[in-house]
Amino acid sequence: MPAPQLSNTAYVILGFLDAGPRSGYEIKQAVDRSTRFFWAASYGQIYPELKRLRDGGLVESERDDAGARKRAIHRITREGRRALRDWLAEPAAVTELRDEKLLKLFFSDSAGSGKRASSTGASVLEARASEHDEVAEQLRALEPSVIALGKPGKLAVLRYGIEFNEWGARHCRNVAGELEREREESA
Amino acid sequence: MPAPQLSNTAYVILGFLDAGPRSGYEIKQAVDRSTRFFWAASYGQIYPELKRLRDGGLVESERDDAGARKRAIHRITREGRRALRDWLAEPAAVTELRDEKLLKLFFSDSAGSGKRASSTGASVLEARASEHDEVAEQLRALEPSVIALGKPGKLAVLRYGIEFNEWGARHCRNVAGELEREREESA
DNA sequence: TACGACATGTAACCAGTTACATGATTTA
DNA sequence: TAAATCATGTAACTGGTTACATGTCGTA
Repeated sequence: MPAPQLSNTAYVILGFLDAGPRSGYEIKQAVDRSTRFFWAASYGQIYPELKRLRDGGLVESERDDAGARKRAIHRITREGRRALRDWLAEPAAVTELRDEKLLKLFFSDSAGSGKRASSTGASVLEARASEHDEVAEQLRALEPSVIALGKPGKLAVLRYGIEFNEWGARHCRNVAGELEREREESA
Repeated sequence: MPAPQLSNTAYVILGFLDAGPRSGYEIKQAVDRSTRFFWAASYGQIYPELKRLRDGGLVESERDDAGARKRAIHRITREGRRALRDWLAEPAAVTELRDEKLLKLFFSDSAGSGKRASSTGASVLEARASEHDEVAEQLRALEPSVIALGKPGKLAVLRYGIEFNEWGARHCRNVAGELEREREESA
């Protein structure tokens, strides 16, 4: 039978389970430490998704009440592994962005007078720069452990994130500066 | 009364209407020529959203059956303008990404043997590089008309898009090259 | 003993896409 | 005359978040 088409979040779960059996809670922790920078997932997605994967035979679950706490641990099956590999081999969909800060910057021209507009634009750019800084810092903190892992894909994603955010912070501050100068000149 | 909280797409509509009255169809065209690179919108969103804005008094609509085709044109009200300005003054939400290609790159380590994994990773990076190239090209094509507009916010967004995509294409090809070399060395 | 972390799940809601449905007008 | 473009809308669905509900265990 053809695999029922899965959401990307289902593949995130399969991806983490491919590295070893885990509880739903642990999957969520793994997401929060890694993919959340480019693919977040909430419990409200993970648990129902785990159930669907189980129903589809891509994951097996067993109770683990031996430890201090009772929980279920989930294990990827051969079909699950096949589904993961097939998904990896398929080309990814076109990347769609939804960036509220760019939206505000785009419409900042409507914020009022020329001076008001350019200061609105500059403050959006400054907010974006700070955000880029913060994310870059969080990602840099992860670098040593990811290097230690020795997983080239994971390191490549991390580097993309770090360098993108460093570029973004620089770029936004440059453009914000230009906008400020324009405002001063027109004053 | 406090404005009922609006979706970002509602503000996109208000933003375009702030530049002059338009039909729903024309709003969709405007989106497709500009914001779609960072905020897309479908008819299935635009028309119901226009109705909500009308119900909330932020937009007024009138029939325009004078032209060749019958249509409704929508006009932003004073309250609509106020809502737009208030939204612009508020800080934007934290930017959330959902990037399927980064997800595949992240899990490419699970694609099979070391060689299979790094070639999967490299092909995802090549796909991402091509995508960056294409978007950069589309954005560069818009540059002259946006410069002519003389709207600094719109130009700032465009430059962000162009330079980000140029950076992205370069970066992805560099990293893909490194991955390929690693694979050759380990062969 | 209370707080934080572990642990699992559901229900209501929200934003958005896709497919469907309809029909007029312009252009090749 | 057929196809593209103009034009408006709805319904079904999807993927996701948030809030709720419940309970345990370790520790300060």
